Amino acid sequence: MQTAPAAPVRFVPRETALRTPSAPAAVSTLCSTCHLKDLCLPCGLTGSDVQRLDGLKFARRRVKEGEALYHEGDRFQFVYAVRSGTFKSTLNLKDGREQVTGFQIAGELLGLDGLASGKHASSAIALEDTEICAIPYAHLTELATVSPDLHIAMSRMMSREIVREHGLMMLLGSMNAEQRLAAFLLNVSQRLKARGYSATEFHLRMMRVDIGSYLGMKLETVSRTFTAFQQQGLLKVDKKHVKILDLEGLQAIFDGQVH
Amino acid sequence: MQTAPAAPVRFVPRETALRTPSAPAAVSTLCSTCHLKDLCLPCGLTGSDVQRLDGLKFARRRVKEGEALYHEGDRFQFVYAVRSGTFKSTLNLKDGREQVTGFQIAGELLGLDGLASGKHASSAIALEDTEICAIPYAHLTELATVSPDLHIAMSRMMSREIVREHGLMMLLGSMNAEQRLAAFLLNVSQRLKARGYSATEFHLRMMRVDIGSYLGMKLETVSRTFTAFQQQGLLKVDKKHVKILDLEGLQAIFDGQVH
DNA sequence: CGCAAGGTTGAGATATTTCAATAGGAGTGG
DNA sequence: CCACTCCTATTGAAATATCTCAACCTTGCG
Repeated sequence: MQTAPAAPVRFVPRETALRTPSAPAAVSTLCSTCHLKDLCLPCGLTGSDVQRLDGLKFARRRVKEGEALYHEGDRFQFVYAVRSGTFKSTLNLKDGREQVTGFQIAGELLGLDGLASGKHASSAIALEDTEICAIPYAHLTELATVSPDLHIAMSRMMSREIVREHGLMMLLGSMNAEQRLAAFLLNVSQRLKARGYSATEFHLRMMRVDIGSYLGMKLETVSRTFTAFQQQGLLKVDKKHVKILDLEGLQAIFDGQVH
Repeated sequence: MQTAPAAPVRFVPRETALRTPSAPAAVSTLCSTCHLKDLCLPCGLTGSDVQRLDGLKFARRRVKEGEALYHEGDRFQFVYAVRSGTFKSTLNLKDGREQVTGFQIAGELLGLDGLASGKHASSAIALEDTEICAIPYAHLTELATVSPDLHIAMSRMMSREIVREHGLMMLLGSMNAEQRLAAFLLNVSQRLKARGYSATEFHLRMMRVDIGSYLGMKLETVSRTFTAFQQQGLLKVDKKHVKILDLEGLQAIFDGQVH
C-alpha cells in the first residue's frame, strides 16, 4: 500500500453500479492471469474451474476516491472483487450517521450481503482511487451448478465473512479501546503482509472517524489510543502513516495480557 | 415458546456431534411434512426441490438443556436446523470468558460458520431441551449441483446470517444500553410472532449474563435496564418472563427517538 | 433445611464520551 | 505566491454511561 495522490472528490454521488461506468469501455479480466488469484475468488480452485471463470470475462471498473461502488438498497446483481485500492462498507443509521462494517482491500470480495434480499444491505465507498472486477452473480451461480468446487469456494467465502463478523462482535462486545485498536492494527498488518506489503509500516486509508465507527468508539478515543500506543513505544503515528515498532506488544494488548 | 420444565444440567459435556447420540436410534425427518418448512431451509423452494431434500432423510436428534450440539473446533460435517427449543452460539475468549454471538430458535440454522475452515468456529449450547435436524453438508452440496434453486437458497441463508451480524455490529458499535436491550426484545418478539407465538409475552430462555454478552454489556446493566423499562411502563419483567406493554415505545427507544 | 445459582439493587470507580480549543495541511482563489 | 478556508487530527477538561464490587433476595433442589 503506497501513498496515492489524494483526489479532491469528497461527495458520494448517487450512481447505480455499471450503469454509468467511469471508464468509457469496460476492460475484461481473466482470473487465470490475475496476480490476485491466490487471494481472491479463484483461490483453491483447479485449473479447469479457473478457466470456467475466465469464460465470464468479468468487467473491470475504476471507482474514484469518495465514490460509491454501490449503495445500500441498490439492486444486487454483482459481487465485486477489489483489484486495487481500499473500500469501506457502511450501513446508514436511522439518525443519519453511518456505521462502518468493514474495510476491503485487494483480493477481497464485496457485496455478498446483497444476496439475502436481492438488494445491497450496505454501501461500498472507495477510500482512494480503486479498481474492481464486477462478477455477475447470476452467471456465477450458473457455473456453480457445473462445478461443485466453485460452489464450495463461494460458500466458503461467505462463511469466512460470517466468521470475520463473529470476531468483530467479540471485539465490540468484550474489549476495551486499546484492545480494539490493537486488534485492528494487527488485522491490517496481517492482510497487507499477505499481499506482499510491509507488515509494520503502512498508510491507513481511512479517517479516524471511520476507524472509530468500525471499532465502536469515538474518533477522539481512537486518536488518544494511538497517542497512548506511541507513548508506550509500540508504534509511531503521524496522521495516517503508521509504523509498528512492537508487534508482540500489540498482540499482548490484544490478548488482554496488559491492563 | 411456552414454559418448559427446567432441566438440572448446567455443565457442558465434551461430546462430538452425532458420535454419541442422546437417542439410541436416529429418527429421520422429511422436509415436505415439517411444520417449519416455510421458515427453515426449504423456504422458497419448489415441490421437486423439497422432495430432493426429503431424499436426504435428515437425522433428528435431541440435545438437552446445557449440552452442546457442537463445540468450537469440532470438525464441520453438518448444518443443523433447530426443530424446537433454543440455542446460544458462543465463542471462547482468550481469558476464559465466552462471547455469545447469537440465539437460535425453531426454524433457524446453526453451524454455517464451520464451512470456512472445516471446523466449527463457535459452539452451540442448548438453553432448554431441544430437537434438531442434522443436515449432512456434503450431501446438501451435492444436491445443490443438481438444483440451482437449492444453491441459491443456501447462499441466501448464509447471506442472511451476514446481514444479521451487520445489524448486531450496528447495535454494538453505536447504541446505548437501552437501545440495545430494546433491539433485542423487539427482535425476539418478532421472531416468536413469525412462529405463531405471542409477540408481547414470552419467556426468555437465556440468563442475564448471556443477554449481556450478546449485547456487549454487563449482566447488572441488563438487569437495571429491564427495571428502567418497567418503570417507564414499557413492559413487565419477572425474571425470565417478559410482557411487553408498549411495543411502539420500545421501537422509539430503539430508533433513538428517546434520550 | 440449607445451599447454590440467578437476579436485583446500591454506591463508588473508571473508561469513554462530549464539548471545546488548537494546529497543520491541502486546495482555492485573488 | 500568499491568504483564506475547510478538513482532519490532536489534546484538555468536565460530564456521563457503564462497570465493578458488594450486599441481599428469591427460588429450586439435593
